[in-house]
Amino acid sequence: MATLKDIADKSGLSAQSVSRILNGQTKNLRRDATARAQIVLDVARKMNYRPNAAARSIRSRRTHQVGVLLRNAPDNPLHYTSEFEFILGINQCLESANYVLSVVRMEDVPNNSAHTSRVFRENILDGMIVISGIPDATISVVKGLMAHCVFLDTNVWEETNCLRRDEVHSGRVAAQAMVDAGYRRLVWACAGYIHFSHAERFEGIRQIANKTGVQLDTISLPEWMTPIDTQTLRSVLSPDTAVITSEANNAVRIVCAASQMGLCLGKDFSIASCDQTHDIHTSMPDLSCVSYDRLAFGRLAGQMLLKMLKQPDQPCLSRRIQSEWFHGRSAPGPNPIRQECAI
Amino acid sequence: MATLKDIADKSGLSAQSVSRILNGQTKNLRRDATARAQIVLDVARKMNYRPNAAARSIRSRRTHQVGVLLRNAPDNPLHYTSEFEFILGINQCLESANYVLSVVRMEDVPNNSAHTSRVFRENILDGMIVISGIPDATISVVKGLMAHCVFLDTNVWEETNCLRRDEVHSGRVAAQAMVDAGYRRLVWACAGYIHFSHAERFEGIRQIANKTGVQLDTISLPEWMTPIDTQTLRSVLSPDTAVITSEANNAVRIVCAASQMGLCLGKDFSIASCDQTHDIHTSMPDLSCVSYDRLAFGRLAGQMLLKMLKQPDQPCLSRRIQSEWFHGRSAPGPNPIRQECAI
DNA sequence: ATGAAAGCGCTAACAG
DNA sequence: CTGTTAGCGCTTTCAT
Repeated sequence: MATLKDIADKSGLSAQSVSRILNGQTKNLRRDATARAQIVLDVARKMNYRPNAAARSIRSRRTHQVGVLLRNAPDNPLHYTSEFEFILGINQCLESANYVLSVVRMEDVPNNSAHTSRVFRENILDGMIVISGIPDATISVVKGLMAHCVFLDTNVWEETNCLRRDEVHSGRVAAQAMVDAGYRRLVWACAGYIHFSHAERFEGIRQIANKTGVQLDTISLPEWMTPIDTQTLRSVLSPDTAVITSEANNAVRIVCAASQMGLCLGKDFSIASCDQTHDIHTSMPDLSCVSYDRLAFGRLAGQMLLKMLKQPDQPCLSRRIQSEWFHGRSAPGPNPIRQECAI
Repeated sequence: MATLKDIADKSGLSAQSVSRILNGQTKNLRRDATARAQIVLDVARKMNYRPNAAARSIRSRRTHQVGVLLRNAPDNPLHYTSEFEFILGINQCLESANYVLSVVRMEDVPNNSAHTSRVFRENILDGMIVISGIPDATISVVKGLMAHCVFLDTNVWEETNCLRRDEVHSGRVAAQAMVDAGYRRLVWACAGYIHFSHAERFEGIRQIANKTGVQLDTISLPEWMTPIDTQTLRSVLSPDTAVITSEANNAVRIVCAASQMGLCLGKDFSIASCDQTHDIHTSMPDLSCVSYDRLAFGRLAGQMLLKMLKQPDQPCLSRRIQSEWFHGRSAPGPNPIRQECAI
């Protein structure tokens, strides 16, 4: 743990000079100065010098660290794996701007300080990106604690600082694709989530169903690892019906369950999803879905936060972004020949 | 951003006393002192005081921050989603010990400082947990840069500081379960990864195949989103064969591909996995597999690091842990009646 | 171009 | 029990 002073002693200069040299604040040096600078650089490298970030931040009044807040309660330990894609995207953006990203899990409202991350009890972060379904009560606490927040894909929607996908649009796109493929019956399959996206997606599907006059039914999927009820599933899956799931993992879940029931994808039933994750895309590259590049969204959120930190007085307008249809092979259309085969 | 001094001025005490009161270093107070302490606490709360972590760490010579290093190269942006489970487990452990966890992505060897996280260029972290398949060259650089490292599920295996699953055992367990179920032919399905676990798992399966005399074949799966070759798959899937995948997502991949080929799980083919993730478990709760609680492993890694930080002189012995068989319904046995149905 | 001094926020060590 | 002093590592004045 060499310090500036160590290097100064070794190279016969003062700490400030060493600091200046190492920070490159030396434009046009005279020849002898250049030589000395080189010595300092060598000494620093030899001593394995790295500046102390704490000392720096105490002066600059910036920690150059931001947090990402995610929900990881005991009742819900891991489900939102898609959060990881956001995190990687955020980090891609922030790391290249020399920021460090810390993960903050949220189990409870941070009133109960004992069970709360230190980032809420001390000044550690310059800002925070909130993702996933954090409860409203928690949100307001976080807002009070963090001067600069970006809300990415959360239930919070205000004029500024929020970033969301247009999920009504996602629902419309998926439903329209199914109608275009010739399906006359849609089934909305969703678990009882509290995330805004699910209601919006269903609304989009409803709009298309109303407009085109196709039938729209609903099944609700059990949460977590509860197996899907076989009877319910059998009553819904048919060659001329397109099941639309809110999330991609539920599409996989249905395909696997159906497979065990002797029903095959594209022949006995069809499926599409309003959402997609990279992981599911590797497992089921053929899934027709409204694609969702969370990596890109994460980067965008990072840029929003950086802008806020750079210009704290400028309001940063919220953005709602539309995503596109990915045409897979999981809903090839209600082919009558296929129907015969299935009987 | 109130400071100690602000509170001291407001409450008529010195910064030092305020510090002591806020840090609870006041055992048996006289009555008048207790009253004053209460005032200070009130003032602090009113002023929304939070200590400056940088100033603290500059004194204590500890940042109380650790990093988790993961591979997230452009050619491999998101695949190892299972890393997220590790991260959450690590964070569960560290957060409760008042440590902050930062995410560090690794794209290149940190010789090229321009593309490297700031955590390698400044003193920010007390230690680091390395997960996933970081290249050897990078590992040695990281070791030089970080005084305290724990290697979790990496290719690094040394006497100390490493944590791994016994993957040979995983292979044996999966293969034995398939043999016990009555299968006379096993097929090892794996993509060409460079992670140690895949070779070890195959070794375990080979051992059981040798011992029991069952046939063992191999197919290699394409990486990423390249579709699995239909012909290859059809030649391998049969009612009396158990496919064993190295990773759970490849099991799902095969089930989905097979479904589109008109082949049903448990009837036309059987499958098991040497590995499992929480996410896949929600998608396919019936998958027979060697279960892997990455959350618990992450917590364990966190504990290892905390121990190292607390007792830097004591060596922390590496640990290799065995996991157990989860009996799902994806490999019910080569039922001859089922075989007839399939023909 | 370089150095001396001061100070960021906090706490250990001492003195009162 | 409280206040003063000093110093952690660094950078920003301001002289030289």
